[in-house]
Amino acid sequence: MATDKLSPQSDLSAAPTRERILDAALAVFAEKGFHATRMDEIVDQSKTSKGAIYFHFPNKERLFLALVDQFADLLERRVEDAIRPHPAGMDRVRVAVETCLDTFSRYRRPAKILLVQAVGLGAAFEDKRSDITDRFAHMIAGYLTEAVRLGEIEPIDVSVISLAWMGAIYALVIRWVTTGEPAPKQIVAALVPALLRSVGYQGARS
Amino acid sequence: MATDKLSPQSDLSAAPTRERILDAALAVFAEKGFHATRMDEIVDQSKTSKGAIYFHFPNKERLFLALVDQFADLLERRVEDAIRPHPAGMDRVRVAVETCLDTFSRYRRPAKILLVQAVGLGAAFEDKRSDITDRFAHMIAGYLTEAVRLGEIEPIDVSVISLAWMGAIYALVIRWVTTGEPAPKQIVAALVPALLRSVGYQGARS
DNA sequence: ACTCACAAACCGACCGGTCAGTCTGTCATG
DNA sequence: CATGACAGACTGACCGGTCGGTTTGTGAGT
Repeated sequence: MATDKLSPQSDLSAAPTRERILDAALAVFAEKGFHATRMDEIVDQSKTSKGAIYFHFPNKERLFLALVDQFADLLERRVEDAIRPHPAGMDRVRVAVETCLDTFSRYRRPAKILLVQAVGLGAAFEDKRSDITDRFAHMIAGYLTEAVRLGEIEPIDVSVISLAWMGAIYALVIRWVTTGEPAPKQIVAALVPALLRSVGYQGARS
Repeated sequence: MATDKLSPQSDLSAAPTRERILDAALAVFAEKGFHATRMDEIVDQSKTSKGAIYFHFPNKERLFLALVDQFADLLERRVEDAIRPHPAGMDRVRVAVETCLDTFSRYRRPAKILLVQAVGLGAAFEDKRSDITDRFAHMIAGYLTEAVRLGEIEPIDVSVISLAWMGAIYALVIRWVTTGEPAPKQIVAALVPALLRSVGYQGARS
């Protein structure tokens, strides 16, 4: 079995303490949100102790942010890896969006933490969140600009469009994360062509 | 001067207590979020008292939700009014989106409360939020379905597309509400044509 | 191969500040 | 003098964080 730290089903009952804490925190934060989560619940769920948690993390906020960071890094890595073999232009744009959606659907609880539970928590959290969103929006914006330069699509306001795309993706993922619908497959099938059409790209396959 | 309860600049210093409380709550909640807001701050800002607040509202949560409801109703009313004179089809879709964006930009603080501060607060809040989002998504979905029936656009997955549109709109509004950019004008100019193109509608004017 | 010294990792009872909500009172009005 | 509309001092549950203490790991010295 893979021991990927974020793997949804990996067995952590005998894992090192720090991992057990992160895993428990992931579960509880994802379900209840930051404020409704009691440190004692993480203690119980992780089968560790208050002391262990505060040995590995300075406070509740940092524990939460550790989860967000961990997922943001994973997401970025996956997208970059997926894009590398593809040539510049709309092909990369498509792969980036698809990989993003795929990653969210594979890591449901981290996605929920990033997209839902990390919102409205004040400046410290919002900074991190907008930072992550921005990184991806800029990435998309970069590829779109490239596509414009290559003449694959007409000139557009890439800063607005890339943010709009992120919002569209987020909204669907949030819905799926919260309610289980629509299925990721359905999301990709309907959303990707629509996004590509929105910038006037005709290369979308049926 | 108009005495619209939500009007951003109306003078409430001599208004009835309940209005003063709502106005103060709007300001503080919008800036600090639900959890970081202390009831005492609303007391100070509203120039009333703890007793007055708890006379008019049963608890903090209901006070917050009152603001959300108030704005949701306003939003719905404005969109319906704007649409009425327009014929069925993509024209209505366009007007609905434009009015939505216009309303968010006119009522910045309520928009921030609904789109940012009401997220990640747990079931009670999330229900209300998704309820509101759904109402609009369904509205959009209805108009889109109508447009498909009229042959103005090709058949699409309206449930996914309408949610995606809401997400795109929200993302831009959230950005503007948080950072002041991009300007509402720029948002409308870039976003509306993109949304219409995303469903293959060619009638978007330059 | 067995101490001993030291440190890192871990435990969990307890503390103490915070803040939503209560309660007793005041006062104007009919 | 009753009632609605407020004022504001007060309370107590709650929970993040602390801290003295225990266990486990490491390795040097003999």
